[in-house]
Amino acid sequence: MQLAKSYDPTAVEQKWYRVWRERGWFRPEAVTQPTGDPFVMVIPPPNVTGSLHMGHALNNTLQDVQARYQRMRGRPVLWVPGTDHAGIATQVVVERQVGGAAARRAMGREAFVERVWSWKKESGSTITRQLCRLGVSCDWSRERFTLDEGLSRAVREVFVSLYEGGLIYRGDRLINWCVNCQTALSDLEVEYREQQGTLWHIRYGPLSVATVRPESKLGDTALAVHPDDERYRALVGTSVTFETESGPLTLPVIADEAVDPTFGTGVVKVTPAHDQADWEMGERHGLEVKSVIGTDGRMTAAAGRYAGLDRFECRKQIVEDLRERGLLEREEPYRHRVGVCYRCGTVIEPLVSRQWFVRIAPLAEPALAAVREGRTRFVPAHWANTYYAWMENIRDWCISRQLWWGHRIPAWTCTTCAALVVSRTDPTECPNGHATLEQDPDVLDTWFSSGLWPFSTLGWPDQTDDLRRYYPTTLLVTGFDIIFFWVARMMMMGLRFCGDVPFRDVYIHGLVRDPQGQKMSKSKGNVIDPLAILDTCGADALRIALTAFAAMGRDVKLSPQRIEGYRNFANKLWNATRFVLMHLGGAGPEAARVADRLAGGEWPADATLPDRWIVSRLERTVAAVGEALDAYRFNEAASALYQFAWHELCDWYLEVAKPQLAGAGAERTRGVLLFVFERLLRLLHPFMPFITEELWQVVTAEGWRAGRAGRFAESVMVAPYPQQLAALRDEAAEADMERLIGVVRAVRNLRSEFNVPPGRPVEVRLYAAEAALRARLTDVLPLVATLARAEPLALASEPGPADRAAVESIAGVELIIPLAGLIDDPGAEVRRVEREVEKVEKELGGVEAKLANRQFVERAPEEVIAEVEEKAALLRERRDTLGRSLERLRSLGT
RNA sequence: GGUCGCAUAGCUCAGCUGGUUAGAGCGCCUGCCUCACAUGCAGGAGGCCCGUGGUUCGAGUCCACGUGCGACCACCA
Repeated sequence: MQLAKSYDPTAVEQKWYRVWRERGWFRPEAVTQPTGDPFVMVIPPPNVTGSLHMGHALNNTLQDVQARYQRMRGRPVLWVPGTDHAGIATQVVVERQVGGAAARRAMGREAFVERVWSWKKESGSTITRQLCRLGVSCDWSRERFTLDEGLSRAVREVFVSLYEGGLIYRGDRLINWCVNCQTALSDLEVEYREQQGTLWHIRYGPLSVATVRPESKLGDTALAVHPDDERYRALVGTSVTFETESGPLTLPVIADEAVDPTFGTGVVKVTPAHDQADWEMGERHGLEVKSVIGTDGRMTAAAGRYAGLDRFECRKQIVEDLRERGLLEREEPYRHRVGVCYRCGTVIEPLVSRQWFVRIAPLAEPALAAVREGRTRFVPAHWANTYYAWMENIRDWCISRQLWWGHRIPAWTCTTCAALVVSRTDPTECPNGHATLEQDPDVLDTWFSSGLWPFSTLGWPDQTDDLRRYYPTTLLVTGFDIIFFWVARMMMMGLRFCGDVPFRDVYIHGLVRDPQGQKMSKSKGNVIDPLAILDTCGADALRIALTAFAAMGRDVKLSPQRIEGYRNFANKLWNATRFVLMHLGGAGPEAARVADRLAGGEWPADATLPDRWIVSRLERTVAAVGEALDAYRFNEAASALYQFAWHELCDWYLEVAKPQLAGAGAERTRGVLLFVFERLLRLLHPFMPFITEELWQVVTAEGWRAGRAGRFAESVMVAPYPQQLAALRDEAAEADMERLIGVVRAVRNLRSEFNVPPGRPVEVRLYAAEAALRARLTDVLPLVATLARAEPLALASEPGPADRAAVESIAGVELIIPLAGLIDDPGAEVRRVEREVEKVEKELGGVEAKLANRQFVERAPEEVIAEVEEKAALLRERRDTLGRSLERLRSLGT
């Protein structure tokens, strides 16, 4: 079988994704003999009309790594995919298509919603198709959409149930209003931006008040001071009358803890209708609520002669009027934070409006307890603190939105008798028998339905098999930016309606940023489009790049260059496998037998040192990867694999294999290669599913040409994940190979330093004092010749008198290269070695001081002392060797 | 104002429970088209591990304080 010279992802990716999906392997039912509990995740549903960005790519890659890993370990894996209707985001997009808000209103509700649905049908599969390109192994047969019939039923059940339980209420309260989007927003949907403003000091009769929003003074219904503020104590409880821009006004003076006596004058004007803090003060003191700004952002009739003015126009006008009347005492530039709409950036107007709210405290309490008791675990753990802090101070959740796209609120008002009906099914008449019901025009906050996602997708409120089998889910993978929006709400809803937490583990990953750590944004122009990367580098490269950078608790800083490194890795794997396949041509059944024996934990009798080394290193990697994945240390797993595959397998073993394949051990070497590659491809599969599948198919087919059937699964994705074969660990082989590598490196190093032409062999002599070591290494000496293009004569017990010019000493092996013919500039070399001697002596000084330390010798564990002693010995040996080299070099120079 | 995170090579970062010579990728320099791979191979330069103090036989790793970044939360008008 011939492979192309370099890896071309496109064809491979399409082919295998289709096969996996058609065989039904993404479904948990595909595992017929489970070896563990089900492993369940729900996807954080992307916006249905969205397009894949790097955040999605990271999030879904990490989930898929776990899904594929757990599946290969024999667990039934259910990963539920789906999309979110994303109320406001989607409505805005479609509204733009039809020509703006006015055009939308002209269309009417029904026609517009119809239009959104057709847009959803048209483009709703874009994001899921893009996810497929990443290779995600979701169970598409269970795909859900938050506006599906089933999920809508869940939403309605939850709403009505909470209403009946007194946890949902309707009320006139101060909410965050976006003048542009024309809807109420929850506290979470308000972002705060630092802004340069002005602080105006305005005269209120005997008092002076500072404000950044003079227009709101039209809605003032009190003045407030701190109860302990001596300056104003006499005024508390009285009323003050004073001149304003629009004539005389009388306001009560109240005392409230919320006032900071050290800020400004210590007097606050209280505008309950347009400020959160003032609203709360108003509640405490029973103040009048006077709304002066309307939902259109213009001043209401209550604003008197300012009525009809835009809020910011009004601000200017009032300031001018105050100045004219001498009521403006002072104005100073002032930096402060302004609340803006998270969607459109328009300054939020707090105003009083009739909205629906969820009473949150009774829901938050069990959700807090569940995390405190460890029933749900945050990874990394410190995110639990963020969660606590928010949940402990959470305010009631405003859930109604003045939009058309979303779950309609299941509440009806009778136009005849004003009765309110909240119902699971659409009612036809009110309790008083009037058939004049009108449904509340508002829809629910998008996050209301997302909060039900872990169980609504499993069929709730019906007690389905899926719900019984797969709830609570095992793992949720998401970004910290939606801990409040989403994770917290799922916790509350899951506990309330299913009696258990929605997930056991929550893995919180970082944000994808550019190389400078900036958030990726279109306006900054630093966005890396995952789709472009998929085209140029392939899904596997993107996946393992993201995985390798996903260190726990860190943001992922990504650049195209860094992904290229992993594209190269994919190509490296491709070519390494190509090399193996080229040598399988002449393989007989013996190679497969060797591989099978190794798979059973048995060494072939004639295994060489490098054979034992690479297998032992592989098993070490198997253990490391498994441990890392179990602990969600994705980057460690990816790095271990990268390091092993490239810098051990390709750099060293494949080079060693070349001579072995040409000699008597060819069949055994083929067997080792088969074993190692087949196993490595399985190990890598969760990270790089496509290329591993393609290569694994070829390797198993070629390697086990006879009798592959039954020996392997149909596909690497349903093959078992490697478990460490402890019998194949060989510490001694690892240590000896280290020596060999050290010797080869030393020779190469010297060749390079002395500019020895590549074609010219170097004469090398090796000495090892220890007899056993000599015996072990003698067999592999020819390798030194091949790998370093050296001519080793033998491995002697000690250098002869003429050879006292050793230049390297590696763990008991001394390396001598006669320098006479190699050195052009002995002076420079002398200086280099002198520097080296200096370094070694400095280090030796430190180690010897340590050994002279009584406390260390008495208290440190024996192994540690032994290690240090061994190190001292090595350093001494090296110092002596270098000394001899120096002597010799100096004699050359003269 | 509160809480949390981060500070290690030119850049971006690993370094888990303290214990051999602090690692990787990219970038840079040198030499190689060596029969799997130039998306490659070999070699090299480059680090008071932010500062101060403490715990310890031993600190990049633990503790305290400081400095500098970053994030989140909060009703300072």
